[in-house]
Amino acid sequence: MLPPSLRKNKPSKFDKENFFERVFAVVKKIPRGRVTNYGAIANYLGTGLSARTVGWAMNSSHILVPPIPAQRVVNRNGLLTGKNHFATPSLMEELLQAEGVEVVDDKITHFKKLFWNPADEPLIKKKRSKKNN
DNA sequence: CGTGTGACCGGCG
DNA sequence: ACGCCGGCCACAC
Repeated sequence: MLPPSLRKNKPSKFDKENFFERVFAVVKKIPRGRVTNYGAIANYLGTGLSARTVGWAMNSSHILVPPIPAQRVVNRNGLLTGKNHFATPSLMEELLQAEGVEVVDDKITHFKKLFWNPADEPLIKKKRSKKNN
């Protein structure tokens, strides 16, 4: 649940669909050891080019309990652009390394191979939940 | 209500 | 490959 400070979003095409929660939901679905980028999430949510808004949503994700795997969301170059928003600048990289994601110079190696597109995931059918992931 | 800013992206020189 | 610019959406002044 979002704290009151984040629920006061003004009416918009995002608010009515709970854009924040949708972003968080997608991030939560990113498999361990895989990564995606802001644009892919934005596109998946149908917001097109509003990747920046996804990043803005992530900026508020640190208050969530339990926290979402925000370390698996990087920019289009596989660069850990959000590292400075974690508790410590090195935390994001450490979390990724712990998942087996190699990070060199704030950049994910083999980014293309590890890239996970939410659109690849078959839309939630609820029936096949047993086999998910 | 105009402006500036941002964990962005794509195109172009 | 690098850097600049415009566009996108939401928020804070």
